[in-house]
Amino acid sequence: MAHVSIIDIARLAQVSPSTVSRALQNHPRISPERRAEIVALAEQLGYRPSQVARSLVTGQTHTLGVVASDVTDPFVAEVLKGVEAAARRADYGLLMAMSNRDPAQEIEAAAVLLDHQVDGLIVISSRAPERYRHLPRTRAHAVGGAVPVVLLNHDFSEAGVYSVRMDNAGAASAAVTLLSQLGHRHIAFIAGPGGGQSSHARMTGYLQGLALNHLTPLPELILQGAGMLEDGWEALAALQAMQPRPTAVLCYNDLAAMGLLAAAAKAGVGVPDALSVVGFDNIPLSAYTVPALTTVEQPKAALGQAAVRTCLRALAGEPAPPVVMSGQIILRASTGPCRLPSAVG
Amino acid sequence: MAHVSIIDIARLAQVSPSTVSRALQNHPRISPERRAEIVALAEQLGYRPSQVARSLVTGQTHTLGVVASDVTDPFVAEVLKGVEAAARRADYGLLMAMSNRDPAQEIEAAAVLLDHQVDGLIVISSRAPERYRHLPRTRAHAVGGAVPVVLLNHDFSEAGVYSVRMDNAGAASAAVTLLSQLGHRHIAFIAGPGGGQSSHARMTGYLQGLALNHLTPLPELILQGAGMLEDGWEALAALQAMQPRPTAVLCYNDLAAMGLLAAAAKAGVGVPDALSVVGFDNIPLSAYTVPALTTVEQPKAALGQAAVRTCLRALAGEPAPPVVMSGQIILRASTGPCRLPSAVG
DNA sequence: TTGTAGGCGTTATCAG
DNA sequence: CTGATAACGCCTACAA
Repeated sequence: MAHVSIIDIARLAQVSPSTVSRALQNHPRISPERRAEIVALAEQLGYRPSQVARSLVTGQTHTLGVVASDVTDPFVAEVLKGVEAAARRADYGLLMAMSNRDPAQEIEAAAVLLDHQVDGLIVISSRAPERYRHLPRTRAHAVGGAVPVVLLNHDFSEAGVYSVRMDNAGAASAAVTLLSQLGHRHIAFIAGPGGGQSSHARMTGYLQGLALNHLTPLPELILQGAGMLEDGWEALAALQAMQPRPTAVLCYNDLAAMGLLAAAAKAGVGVPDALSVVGFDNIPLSAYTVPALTTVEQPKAALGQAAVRTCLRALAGEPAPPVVMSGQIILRASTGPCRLPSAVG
Repeated sequence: MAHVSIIDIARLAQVSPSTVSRALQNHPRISPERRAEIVALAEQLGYRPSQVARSLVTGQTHTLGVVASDVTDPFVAEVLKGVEAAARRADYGLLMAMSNRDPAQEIEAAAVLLDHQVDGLIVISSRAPERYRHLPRTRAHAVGGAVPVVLLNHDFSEAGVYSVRMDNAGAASAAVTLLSQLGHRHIAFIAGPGGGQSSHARMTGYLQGLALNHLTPLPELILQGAGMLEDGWEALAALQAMQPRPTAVLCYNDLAAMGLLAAAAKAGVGVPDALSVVGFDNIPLSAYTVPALTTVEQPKAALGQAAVRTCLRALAGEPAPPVVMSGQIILRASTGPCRLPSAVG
């Protein structure tokens, strides 16, 4: 009994395999009693249709591919959770691969998933969006067009490439405005990984925010980073050495902010008294730091769900316009009024 | 040109499809020049073999299924990362599903993965191990035996069910010994989710540790929890109300410990002076709390890799004995000598 | 309403 | 070494 097939059922029910096939997929043209009989028999025999065989003939695997930069990043994990939930609700399987933040690995992973004939591809935080243009993604069967690719957290208009992201610039700008309203004049920025759209957009938003609040952007107040704990940790020394000395910092993400918080605590730099810190993402842990982190909430699960929805829509041939969600500032204890007289005007 | 197939190549190369197939899979019986010619042609045409068709005939999908309790848990994410890396190295795809810590969802997810004909199944932190016994996991082709199931973080001896885990009891016991050596006599324990093996084992280890150090186990020093931030946060009040008042706490995991740390900071309870805290898992963030968390390192990525290795071994028909790895205490700043005179003897 | 036949893209078993 | 031929399990015209 190496797996019961549609033929076994047909034999037992004394009908043809096609009848069984039809009965099992609620085909309209079949008599109710036959269907009932067959369905019951299938159930009783523990029949499970072979997705593989089905895929071969239909040209669809009912599977979505996800390539994530790094599940270990809480933001990515939350998004992935949203993707998984949505995919499952739609009865889609999820083939997962990790890019480890490396463009080459990302494309390689995407190619592998495509080889497994995923019906659609979702890429979380792409670093090589332009390469999807030339990635061969024709489908075996000429079911529809090419395999749709949804870029989560990236912009890229191209046929068959869809986009779901947050308004990073707007949110970063709002964060700067918050700090400005608290009286901060020298606001530093710890940037994110080069190549990422969110990184670029947050930087842009930071600059827009400064402009909006009539603050002069100073290149020396911008630090490089990669969105990791270590970045924030190492940033403290640099921040303290800056002229003018910043009284507030906007971080690329919560991870960097948490690293900074830890360094500040160790160095005895009071937060928020001596330094206000703002993160980005609102990962669960950000509510449990000391002091609790002021941050920008991203609708992480919703982003994941939207990506799946967009993908399925594209698959159905429906229009799937870019999705842009907006963030929201979560005010907690790591920000406060500027206590230091600013060195400059 | 909806996907170039082996037949297209055959036509162009003026050979039979079988020859092409052989050329492409390094079959011994084929002339070198033919192979070279065909391989070149395939390359040039951008041929990608259909995994689906291949699977249908070979009965193997070259895909592993993983069901994880919750990617959002940093421990799980790290393990998953290890699994992914190992699977990729072995050229296996990864079909992922989440159980959300729910036995019913776990089994349902496993069944879905099995329907997609994964070659093996890895379950991270199972809550329903006994149900794998009756899960139908015969393979379509009678390639080998049943689909192997690897339980990561769970014990369960059953044919076709393998196990990879950490020595939770030993590590928990060692943590208690550490605290005892620091002079603590009243050590509380915040337990993990019921149903999990790791939870049970850590509790056991906690009790063993007490016995080993001649400390009396007091039921009132044990708090329930589920391995979440909130558990630690809410535990503080309970800890302070305890008689005798504990001077140290061992937590089921780092998440609970971090919640506790946050609560202690808010309540003005000094750590480690008034309360020593030990976590479990050594998630990356645990090094960046204030104070930095003393914890038990788990070889997370190694556990994931071992699970894949075990799975592939089982697949190859080789023996795959249970794997038990040991933890190691990471001493940081959240633990210190007992400063309070103990109320009891 | 039901059965028959062909095919999805590959691999594998035979002959040549 | 190479070429027919038959599966693999299922779906789907087309025919009855």
